[in-house]
Amino acid sequence: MRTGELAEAAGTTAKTLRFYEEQGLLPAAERTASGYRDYDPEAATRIDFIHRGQAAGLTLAQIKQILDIRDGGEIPCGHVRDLLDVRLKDIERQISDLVSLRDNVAALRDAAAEPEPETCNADEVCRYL
Amino acid sequence: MRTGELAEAAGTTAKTLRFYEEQGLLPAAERTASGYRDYDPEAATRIDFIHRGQAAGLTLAQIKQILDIRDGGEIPCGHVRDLLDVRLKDIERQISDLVSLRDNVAALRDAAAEPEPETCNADEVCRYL
DNA sequence: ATGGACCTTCCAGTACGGGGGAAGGTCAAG
DNA sequence: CTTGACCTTCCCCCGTACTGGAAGGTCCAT
Repeated sequence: MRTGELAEAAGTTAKTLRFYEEQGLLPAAERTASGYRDYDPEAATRIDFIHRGQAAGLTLAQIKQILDIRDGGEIPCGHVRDLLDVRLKDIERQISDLVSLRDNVAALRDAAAEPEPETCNADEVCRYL
Repeated sequence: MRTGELAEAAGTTAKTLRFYEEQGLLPAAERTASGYRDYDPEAATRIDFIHRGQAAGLTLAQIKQILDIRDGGEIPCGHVRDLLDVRLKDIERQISDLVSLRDNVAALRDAAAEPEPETCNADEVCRYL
């Protein structure tokens, strides 16, 4: 199947498929005599996997690591577990950072909710921030 | 004062100050006869304001909006409140997205904690993701 | 007068995951 | 035979907030 067909089947764009190939996430497809890429329809499952990885917040580089292990004939379970572990800790750090930020921003917004502009001086630009 | 001095006083770099000027966050400084920027030491409070805005998660573009209002002679309280309001909703959305993501990733990692590689088929790359 | 620390401008690159659009080739239908 | 939809490669662009470095000018102390 051609690039556009596979893209539609896998819920992405032809442009993105060429990008994935360039990045080593997809193997170089067969070519027709005229130079068109000719994909095995099975490639769609690989793209699905990429999408699942992205949904888990993995970067394309991390997804490629898993794919490379699998392509090397090994089973990537251990590496997947490690990546998920690291990703989980990272997400938790992001959450706690955002919760602190939310509290700070909420306090600022509450202070700014009933502004007293006359108490502001131009020097500090805005005393509510 | 010169760029480097102001940068040190305000806890940033000379390079960043030039960048801020280029982006319209700092007014173009006076120049000495030889072309060096010659800042009013008061500029440091403006940089402090930029830092406070960043600490609240505002983008430089948003901070510039506030600065522009203040520079136009108006009092930016209302706009600041609106920006903080939008920012707060955005942070809350990010937090809830991340919490969902954390739950998903945690479930995946738990499933991958005791892998059964033999139940994997190469087609789906990794059944734990 | 010379060295080093500072300043200037301009161009380029970082990470991330693509998107836009040009210039040209190909395929199938009418 | 032409039209329109698709494909190819190519290179540049998006946003975000800077950072690095080259080439050259300046300031101050020795």
